Amino acid sequence: MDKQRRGKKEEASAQGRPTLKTLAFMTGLGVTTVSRALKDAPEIGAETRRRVQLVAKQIGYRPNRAGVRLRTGRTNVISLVLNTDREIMSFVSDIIYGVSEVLAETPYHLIVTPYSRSQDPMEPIRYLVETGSADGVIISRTQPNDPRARYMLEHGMPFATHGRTDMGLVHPYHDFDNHAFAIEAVRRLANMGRRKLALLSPPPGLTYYSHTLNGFADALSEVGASEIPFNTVSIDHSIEQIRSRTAQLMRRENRPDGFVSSAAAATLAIVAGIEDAGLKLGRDVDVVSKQSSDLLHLFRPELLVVNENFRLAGSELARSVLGWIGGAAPGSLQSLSLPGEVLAYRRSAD
Amino acid sequence: MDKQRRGKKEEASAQGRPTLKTLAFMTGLGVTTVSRALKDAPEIGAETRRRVQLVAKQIGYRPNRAGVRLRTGRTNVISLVLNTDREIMSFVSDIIYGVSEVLAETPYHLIVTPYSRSQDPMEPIRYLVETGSADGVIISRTQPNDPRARYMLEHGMPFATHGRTDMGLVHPYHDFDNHAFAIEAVRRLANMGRRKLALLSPPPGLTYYSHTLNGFADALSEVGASEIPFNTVSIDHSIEQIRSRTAQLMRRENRPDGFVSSAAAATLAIVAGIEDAGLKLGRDVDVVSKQSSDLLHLFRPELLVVNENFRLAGSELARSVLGWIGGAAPGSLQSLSLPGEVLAYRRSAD
DNA sequence: TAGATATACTGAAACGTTACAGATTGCCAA
DNA sequence: TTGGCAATCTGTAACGTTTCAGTATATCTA
Repeated sequence: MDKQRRGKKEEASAQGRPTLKTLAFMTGLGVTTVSRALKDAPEIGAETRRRVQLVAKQIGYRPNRAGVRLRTGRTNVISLVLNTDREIMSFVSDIIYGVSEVLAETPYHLIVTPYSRSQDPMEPIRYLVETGSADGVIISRTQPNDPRARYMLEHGMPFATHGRTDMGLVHPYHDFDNHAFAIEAVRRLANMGRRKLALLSPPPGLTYYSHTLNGFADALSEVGASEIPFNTVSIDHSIEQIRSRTAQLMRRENRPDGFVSSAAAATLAIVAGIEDAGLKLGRDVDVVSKQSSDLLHLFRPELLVVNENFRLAGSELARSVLGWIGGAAPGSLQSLSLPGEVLAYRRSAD
Repeated sequence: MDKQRRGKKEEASAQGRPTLKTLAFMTGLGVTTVSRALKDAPEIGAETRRRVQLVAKQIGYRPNRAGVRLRTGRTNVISLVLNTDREIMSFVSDIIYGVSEVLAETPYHLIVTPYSRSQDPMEPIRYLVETGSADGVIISRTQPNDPRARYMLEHGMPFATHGRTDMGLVHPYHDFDNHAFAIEAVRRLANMGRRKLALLSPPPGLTYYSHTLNGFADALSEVGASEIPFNTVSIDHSIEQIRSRTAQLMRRENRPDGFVSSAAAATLAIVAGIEDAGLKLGRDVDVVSKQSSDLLHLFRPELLVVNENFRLAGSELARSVLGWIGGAAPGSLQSLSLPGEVLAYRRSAD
């Protein structure tokens, strides 16, 4: 089933897709020259360079990814590693969009590498590193001592984490300032006269758990409020669990008059639980919640919200990995975004 | 910068990653034999086959994707083509998860190919086909006369559509039965005594727009209810627009006492609009809404919901493309999922 | 003038895989 | 004994790219 019967060497005619050989034939040059001309190598004459590039553009030449990859080992792929069961939904799509936006202007493709509850989180990472399936990796659900980050660092795989680590190792990251978020949230509640505050935290184990807790604690003492412990659930628990635990808490003698919630979906459950206990949002209790899409105010206008921009996170993460791949110092590719305004800041030097 | 100085032919020692050559060296066979043995070719002796496969497993041999792709043209990639601005969020992540789940057990990777408002929807499709970047494609926002489907059909690129077309061409698809959804919704409203119904429809132009409209109309005459036109907005409009249009509608003399909403986020806006007009959900008006994650009942317990399972859609779509790639008849890879239960049915023959 | 040096270009080899077209061996029929 | 044939196995080439080690020509230096 040979497409065309054709002479071995001297033809590069009307096949499917133009290759370097096609270009070489058309320009009368060698493939090497064409290859170098296309990447603006200095040892190619200026006119030749322009000529080759013109022809290439005209016939719509696009380098064959498999060829490049086989020869150079570069895949032109960024892999986004996602937990299939745990990750919140809006989160995922926004990150993907953010990453896509940045990659769209580059030769990079985005591939999504999933892993599920049943698997070791290291497994997809090992796969990517061992098979060299990507030039760069983005991970989330970052832990203070993250084996994935350590592994990739050891094996020279460029990556960026969504969230910081705390292992004394330097690598690119993007993080939302959850310490600042918790402070802001507590202050707002204090301003409304709330004094007994509960926190629905991120899952323990992830780095931003302690960021959030620290911010919460710092602000409590700043404003002179006290904490009503609410640490039997986290935002990783099911809606039903959060709802019933909240109701249970609100029926107690010493109940909170303010909540700080680290996720929008969980906030729905908190409010439901509050109302289950016969209390009223805005009168008996106030709730400050993080949200990533602007919908909570429709749910209950009394809700106080702080916005976290995941699309921005995706873009920043993509830029970070690309930067590292491009040779920038990993320490210069760290960014933090502040609650409230979407503004990203702090690109420290290193 | 040569990694190791080593003799040309006769060594395949401790480099990075095992290749066929490594296996050939270890087994004492030729690369051809090894290659064929690994894919259970009949002309390889049974024992040799077992031996090769054992060694391959032992040293963790994984075929080099670039090599395979360059040689065969097979990419082992399925591309999910997504609109970056329009697609609803939960939608996207669920579909991705559904697709991932199926691909995880295959050698296929999922790559996300985005396109945005500013671009021609055909552009990513043309890119994929021209560069042969994928073995199969999944598209959504399907139109009755869909140029993307037509193009891929003409160019022999296997694909599956989320939603049906209506061009007299046969191809794999998965669809939610929106006709049945609309009927079910109207019946429920009718059962509650609602007689003047408004529909917040999908965007005109997409195939399921008319499915929904037809179901709505059919059910109206079945139950003897009448329609209050509400076609100045669709679920693609902004939350604010839907909200204000709803409020406006509800302040009119001849206002609806029931709504059918094709999307959960839009339902939030409808309810807000209803309440803006000083009316009460469950008393003055009822709303039936599609939802893909089980959150609406927290928003307002009075809401009536119909579940659409996007994760299932993703899985079905993935299975369909893989089936087509595997040589199955495209007409046998069509499925429809019914509202209410997540059950998928109808795999017609062709 | 001879030699050196810079400029512009080139062929061959290699990345890992598979397809094609043999090669080698043993066995059986004539 | 010979030829044929089936059963196994093998080398070579090719996919498209980049890198290495050149070659050929023109230009400069002494």
